[in-house]
Amino acid sequence: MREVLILAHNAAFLEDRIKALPWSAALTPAAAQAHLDIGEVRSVDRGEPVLREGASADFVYSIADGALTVEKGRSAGDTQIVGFLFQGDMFGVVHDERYSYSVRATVPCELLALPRPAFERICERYPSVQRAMLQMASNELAGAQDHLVILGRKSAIERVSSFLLMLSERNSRLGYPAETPIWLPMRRADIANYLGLTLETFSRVFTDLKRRGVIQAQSMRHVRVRDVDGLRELAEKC
Amino acid sequence: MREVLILAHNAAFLEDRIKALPWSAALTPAAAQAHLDIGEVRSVDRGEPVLREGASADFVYSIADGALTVEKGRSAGDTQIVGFLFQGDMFGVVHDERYSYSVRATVPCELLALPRPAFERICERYPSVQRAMLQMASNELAGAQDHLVILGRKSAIERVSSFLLMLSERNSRLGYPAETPIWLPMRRADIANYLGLTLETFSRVFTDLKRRGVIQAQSMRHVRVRDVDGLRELAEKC
DNA sequence: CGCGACTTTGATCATCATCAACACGCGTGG
DNA sequence: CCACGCGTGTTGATGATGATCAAAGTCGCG
Repeated sequence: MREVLILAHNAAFLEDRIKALPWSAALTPAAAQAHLDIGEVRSVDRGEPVLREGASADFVYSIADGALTVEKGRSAGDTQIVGFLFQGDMFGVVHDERYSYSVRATVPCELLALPRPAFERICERYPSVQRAMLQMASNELAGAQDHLVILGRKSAIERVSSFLLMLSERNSRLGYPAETPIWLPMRRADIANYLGLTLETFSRVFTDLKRRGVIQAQSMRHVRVRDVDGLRELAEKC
Repeated sequence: MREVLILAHNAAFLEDRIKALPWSAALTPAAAQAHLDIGEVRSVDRGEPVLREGASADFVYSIADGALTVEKGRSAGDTQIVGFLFQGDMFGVVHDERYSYSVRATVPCELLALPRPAFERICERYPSVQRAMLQMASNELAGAQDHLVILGRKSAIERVSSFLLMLSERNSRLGYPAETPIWLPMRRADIANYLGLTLETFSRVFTDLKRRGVIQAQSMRHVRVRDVDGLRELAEKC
């Protein structure tokens, strides 16, 4: 962790990360370089908000490093976390005038902020980027709907299992070996909130999963899935 | 209702409805006419599915008349309703290859089905339509996130109140006078499902709201909101 | 080593789900 | 036109799941 933090301030490292962003692939190298010039790198401390629901949507962001929460306000202090964002994700794209949610860093983050006008010029110029954006929108929507299923129809243990499974599948999608532990950069309270539970309930279910041997805690923020099929079983019906 | 049904089969009436669809405004009259020629009008009976989750996304639909549910499957027979659609809404737009949800008619519906290739040609040709689509995507996403807040953080009475408020605000947005009763074309079970409740709990809360005088049932499927502020109060915090 | 933030565990309680019976409305057929 | 029956909605009694309140235990960092 500390190592990553130090490296994040190394320009060459950051540039690599940025060039590895998914939509960069849709551009020519020259165009990608142009964005690096236009875009502004922004460092955000843990707990700090990046953008706020209702504010004018002036920038789109790409995550070079770190993890963030997407939250939707209710009355002050009482928000629902509607998603987590990790390295390589973008946010602030699918909006009109104003942001419809807030985004906050759960660990120190390195972001690339692109002014929206510049971003839109790029969209117009590169149809492949445009298409990638629509793709993103559809993914985001599908993700939100999966989340709705979790909140609407699942029991506590199903919710926690689904969540861990989701992160585990993300790991595989990124090509990490199956033993790679899941990284949980967010606090228990945030996970519980995301799952529509209290942190106590989450904690109880979590230790229950450990007792059953389905998962194994490496440390507070790292979990290994020992029995994916068992987890899938628990996530589906129970 | 019966009156509408008969009228719906009247070609002139249907054409009017279709021309009143929101994205038609983004087109020249000639172009709008072209769609009517390309598009296929489809009648769907109550309870019948229009499209199924996972099926190839070959058409986009506009609703000329009726009301439908959007559902997301879990194990067979157990689905979460993630939204309701009414006259003027579109669906099937924000997807890649395959639909990510199923859509089913709750009352007899008249739809305009547009083959996706034709639709995409229109998008390319009319930037205003393209922009309208992005707008739609962002609205849909914002709607899903509001729904997440309901399911994640609200009590039964808050959920029901929010739901009624939503429909009431839709009425105002469409320019109907404040006394216009809300139309609830869907069954109680569907509403309850949408709200993450059982139909019994919904029913109880609903009668409670009637007893309090916040709402007044005109008939089984029509409710008048007597006290919008009271409803808003109940929806927000409790 | 000690402090504060975060997490786990425990005991009790409220909300909502479940199971079950009853009522209503609507269409059909006598 | 009324009677019957089914689909749908309401109401009631009970119980389970998860929330709340409270206290003890860890982790990580100075």
